[in-house]
Amino acid sequence: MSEVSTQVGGPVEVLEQAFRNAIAAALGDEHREVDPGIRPSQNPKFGDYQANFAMGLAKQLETDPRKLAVKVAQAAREDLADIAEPPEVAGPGFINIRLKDEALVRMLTAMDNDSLGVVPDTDQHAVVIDLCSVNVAKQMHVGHLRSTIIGDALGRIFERLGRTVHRENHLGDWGLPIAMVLHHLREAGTDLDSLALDELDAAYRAAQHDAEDDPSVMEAAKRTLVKLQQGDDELVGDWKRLIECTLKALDEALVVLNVKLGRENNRGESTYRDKLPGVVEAFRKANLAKEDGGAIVVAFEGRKRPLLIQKSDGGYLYATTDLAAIRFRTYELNADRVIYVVDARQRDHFRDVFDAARLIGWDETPDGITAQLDHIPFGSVLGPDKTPLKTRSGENVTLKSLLDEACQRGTDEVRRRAADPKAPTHGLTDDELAQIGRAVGIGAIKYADLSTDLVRDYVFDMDRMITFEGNTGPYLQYAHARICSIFAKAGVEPADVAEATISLAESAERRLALALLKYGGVVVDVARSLEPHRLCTYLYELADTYSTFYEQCPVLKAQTEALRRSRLRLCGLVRRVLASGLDLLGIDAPLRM
RNA sequence: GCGCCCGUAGCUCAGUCGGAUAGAGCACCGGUUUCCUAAACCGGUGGUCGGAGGUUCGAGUCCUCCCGGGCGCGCCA
Repeated sequence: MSEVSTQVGGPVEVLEQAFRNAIAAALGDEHREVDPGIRPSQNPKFGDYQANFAMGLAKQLETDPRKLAVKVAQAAREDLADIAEPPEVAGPGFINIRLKDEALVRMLTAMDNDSLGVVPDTDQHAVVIDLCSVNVAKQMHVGHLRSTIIGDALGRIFERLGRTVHRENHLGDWGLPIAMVLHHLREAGTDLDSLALDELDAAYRAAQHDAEDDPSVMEAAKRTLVKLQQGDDELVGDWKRLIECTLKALDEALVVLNVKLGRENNRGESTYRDKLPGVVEAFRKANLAKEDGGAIVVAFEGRKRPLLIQKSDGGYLYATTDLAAIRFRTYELNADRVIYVVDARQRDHFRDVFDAARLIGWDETPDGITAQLDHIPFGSVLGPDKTPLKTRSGENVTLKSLLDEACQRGTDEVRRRAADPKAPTHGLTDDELAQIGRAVGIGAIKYADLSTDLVRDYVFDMDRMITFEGNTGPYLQYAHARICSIFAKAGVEPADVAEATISLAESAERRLALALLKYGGVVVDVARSLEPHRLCTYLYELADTYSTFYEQCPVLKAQTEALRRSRLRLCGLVRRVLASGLDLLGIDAPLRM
């Protein structure tokens, strides 16, 4: 048994290790760090995997790529003997690798536990995810929905990798706009304890409007802000009641959305209010800030506009707050990765804030690691007319109305199918159907949000996202539920086939095995790239591969009992990877639908 | 005016740090099938990858310019 084949990990890890060894053996130890470029082959005639390093490396060494590839392939043969056929060199220097069935079976068996092949990250630092970030004086809208869904999914992915995740809801609960609406409500004598969210929203807009029209209103709002900042008891009490109004509505939305986010995650802008003078002071001391037209700014080389961190009237800005937050997150929370899930319009802002933090060294953890600061600039949600989603009356679509519609549409779908006497959901109670319907509707929205490149705008089309065909949430939920149904029909518990010997004689079985073995690598890749749509694409391909398998390979009517058990075990693995992957996306996988 | 992002099939989108003949789903056309199955299946039509140069053994992917669309541009957040 060679050194390589006893190691844990999927095919990519095993092949990478083997080729690193082979490159070092064939070309010298100084080339041990060369990336072997292991990729799944696009075309089955090129094997299961290929190693693509030879062309680039040959150029660097000014040698012939084919000869180099042959040399390394020869050196790899011994290490690969247990897991692959002898590698073949093709084209300009591709090395094609076909894995042995026994090796696939060994690796499948190794992943058949709670890990499903996901290898934990050894990094002990925390990950901070800045998400949701609702403004406490306004109605929540679809932008917050995206931020929350994406942030929660990323949080789940890092948690699966064993990382400590801090979901930070950086509430917009401070600053002049809050003071303006507070002033407005107090002037109007509104009862803040019975205030409803849409009243608050109306008041917010009225306050903005009044202040624009009348400078004296603006002055009064500014005085209110000063008093609030000074900790005036009565005002602070009203401020808290105002926040409570929004938080109650937020709580409800978060429950329906099924995200791991609650009041314990709230750390609004106001949290950092006492730190702001210190931020400006620190930048001045470090000689990184200067006065400019009465304001204090941080300038960047080669950039026209500086970052403003203090106004000429002495007030602070959201950049100041964000800098304080970064410092808290790296120093206090010990995060070496801070991820901001905030829409793309704030790109320039975060670029400047991150650069400022780097200039002063606040991107460092207490043990001296440089933290990675990432902004995920997601695109807008558009209506059918390709402009930002609005209602027919031109209002912004509220988060609540969107979630209500999703639940309704999901429930309609589930009810329609349950009407069929052959359907496993036939005869379920209304409550049960509604519960499944909610999972389908919310799953549809979340999947639509997560399944395309995040930076692109996307058109909100409930008809398309709710269908059971194509790359949709309901399709994956359905694929999962059907596998559950097979076990129910067989009268077999997954545990009954946990020890079954896996057979991969059929090509469809083999393709399914290769697809299953990719799961662990995909999860790691998504954590690295912060692109959840890669997980979606993977799950869809897995479901598609499974569909072909199920079409071509009889499971319950397999020719032998051993084959039946083998295929049931494969079904069980697919079911668990689908459920696991959907869970990482924050999507429920009902047993029936 | 300056800056950033996006542009792939009729539509919605993938495309791995530059790798072999650019892929799915929907729609459309043709065929097969009534099954272990709660999704039918197989095949086909459809592309100057916005355009033009460049780098490279190799470019949808990297560089430059242009076109089109979106967004942003110090004392709001």
